[in-house]
Amino acid sequence: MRRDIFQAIADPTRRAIITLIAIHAMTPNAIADNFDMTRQAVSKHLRILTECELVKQEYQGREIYYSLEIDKMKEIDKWLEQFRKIWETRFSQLDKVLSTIKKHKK
Amino acid sequence: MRRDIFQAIADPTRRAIITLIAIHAMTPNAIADNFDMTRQAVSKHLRILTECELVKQEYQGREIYYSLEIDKMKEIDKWLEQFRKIWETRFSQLDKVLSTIKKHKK
DNA sequence: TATATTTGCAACCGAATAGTTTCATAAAAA
DNA sequence: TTTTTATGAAACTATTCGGTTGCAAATATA
Repeated sequence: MRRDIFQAIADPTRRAIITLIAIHAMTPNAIADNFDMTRQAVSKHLRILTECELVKQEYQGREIYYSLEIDKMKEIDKWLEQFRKIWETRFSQLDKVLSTIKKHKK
Repeated sequence: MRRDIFQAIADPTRRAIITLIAIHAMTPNAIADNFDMTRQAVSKHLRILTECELVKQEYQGREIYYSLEIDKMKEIDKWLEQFRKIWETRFSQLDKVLSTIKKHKK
């Protein structure tokens, strides 16, 4: 199964997991406590997040701590870059229009 | 069908469509020319993009011009904000460490 | 008017998705 | 040692997804 970061964040549960573990590492059981579904279902989401390297595991006895691989999140930011350029250009164009109106009022 | 922007950008074809029409509005036929699938398949993607308001239509005779609703893209940026805070903090911490090393070298 | 073009929609299909229940394994605690 | 706890994996299921083909409607052109 080819995993992709955009596919990973498509699911609302996975987005919530990402937000949860962004602050500090958590075990699967602790994560699952926050959702209205079985521990196994959450475990499957964690597997998907791990497969696309959005999440890393740290073994501690029989417990596994999951935490966010923040650098991977930058890939989304990188994709957004092209559109950010567009909306910033449009904003500056609007800015120009506004200052032109101001000048005319003067 | 509840449509969501994160689900919309999960598909690679839809991401490519978004990039295509970001520059200028295009008709479904013109868009479909860029992909190795039927016009109808592309049309379905356009419907999904329209449903979640990522794309707007402009009727011109029997042709329909599709263009990107750039403001909607900002929603992704908004969600990323929380993580950007984290990676910027980590970066500034790294920065501190580096400047400390520099000082010690002096 | 007759024909061609642009488009969306419906029906269908195989694969993927997101959940479930059940089971296996390894570590910790009794 | 026996039992409890933490975890992942496998098998199953209903639903969704992403594509297809075929059709209908509206506009443009001959």
